[in-house]
Amino acid sequence: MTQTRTRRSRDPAATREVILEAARALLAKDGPEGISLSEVATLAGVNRGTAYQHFETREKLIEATAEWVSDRMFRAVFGDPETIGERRVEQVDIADTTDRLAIFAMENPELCRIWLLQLLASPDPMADPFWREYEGSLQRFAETDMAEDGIDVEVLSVMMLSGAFLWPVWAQSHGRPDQERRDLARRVAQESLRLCMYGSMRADRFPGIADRLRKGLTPTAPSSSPKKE
Amino acid sequence: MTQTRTRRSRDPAATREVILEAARALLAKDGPEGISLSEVATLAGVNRGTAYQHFETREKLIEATAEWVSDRMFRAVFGDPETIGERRVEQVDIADTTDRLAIFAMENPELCRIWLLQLLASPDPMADPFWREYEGSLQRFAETDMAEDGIDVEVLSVMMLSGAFLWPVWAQSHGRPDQERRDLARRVAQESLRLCMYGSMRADRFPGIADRLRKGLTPTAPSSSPKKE
DNA sequence: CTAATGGACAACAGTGATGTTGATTTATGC
DNA sequence: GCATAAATCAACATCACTGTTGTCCATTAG
Repeated sequence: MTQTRTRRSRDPAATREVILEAARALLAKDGPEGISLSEVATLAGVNRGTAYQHFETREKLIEATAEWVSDRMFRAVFGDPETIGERRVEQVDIADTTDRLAIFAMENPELCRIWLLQLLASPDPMADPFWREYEGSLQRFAETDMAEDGIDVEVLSVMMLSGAFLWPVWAQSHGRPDQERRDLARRVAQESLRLCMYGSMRADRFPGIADRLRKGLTPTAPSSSPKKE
Repeated sequence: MTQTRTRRSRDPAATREVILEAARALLAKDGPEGISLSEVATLAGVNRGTAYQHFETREKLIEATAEWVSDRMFRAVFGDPETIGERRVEQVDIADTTDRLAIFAMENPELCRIWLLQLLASPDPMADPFWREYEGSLQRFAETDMAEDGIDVEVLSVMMLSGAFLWPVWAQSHGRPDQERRDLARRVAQESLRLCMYGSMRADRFPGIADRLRKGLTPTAPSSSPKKE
């Protein structure tokens, strides 16, 4: 039992990473409220005091982990945040974005879980940079003539993101092997695109709903007429 | 300080309800891992020992609360579970279901939050009766000729449910007044239906994706050919 | 009216988490 | 090569929560 005997070699950056890694693992398992600094330190193979050296408090650690996750998602889906301003609007390929989102989500179900839990815990979910960028890109797309009319960007972005991130959580919980998981990623990308292209209901079979949608278009679409009250 | 003086009048059923009510409030605030029986008892104005009398353990209380929530959602969206078998398939109105879902979700954001958190914590999310019923009804709809072809029911149900339930959480967190919240409910119902009817992308502007979807139809749609591996 | 059932309550021990402090060791600059 | 600063660690006091036990008292049956 001389495992604690050996003192950790001195490498602050690496130690910080180890702690963050453990925090991610536990955050994915138990969620923000279920995590304890003791557990994190144990899993990381680090003294609890050391963890407190790197992260003032439990909350700070959770916050740091959440930021790490959000940043990673951002890069996986949108690329480097630094160069994002330089890209042209027309270059934003909604299909590619959907693909990258689906693939990333399926390959990192724990991160999706963390992100969703953090989102549910946050007092202001929209502050998340990843979220903002996604909604922004959807907004820009909605303004092109490649988009259908009357899209409610806010609602749609919630639906797309929550679906993309909850799907792997749902699917992974069944404990599928790798091959199947790739299949599942393809399925969510496929279905997202299919839904975006054709919807799920044959419009000609639902004249009543079509009417209602047409009538509701102006007053309820927020992007076209953001009238207050 | 004679507030503890008065002993609670003896009414087991009511006491149980009070405890469950408090549990819901705290569950919505902190999530399953953040809840404590002490807090619950305090909020309920009940002695901690009393709470233990009604619910053997902390886990049991959380479980009971989750069941309560799921059952309530079920009834709000699908009606009485007892009579559900008697209804005809054709009667299932997908638009009505979407409406009820959206309205219920917007009127009970805390319950949505609890449900989502419970879903994320659960090892087998699909066991939830509400979920099963929703997916089942979507499946039945997908098999009619009112539905578009190639719907991936599993994926679509995840997207619809997660969107419907995450939206009010997202929206409510901004602390909107009642009037606005009703508007928000309309918006999510509207956008859900709009998306289901027309999608978000003009199919004629995306021939490449259309190709891909057509090719991918057979292998990735699980409902049509559930070929193993 | 009395006795018994059981719901409501208070107090207790046990456990584990938090955040802090001071000792110890290891890089690193001079 | 040594001194200094910094990082790792062990130990401490504190606190909150869990689950249990025994007491009190309202309800109700006889």
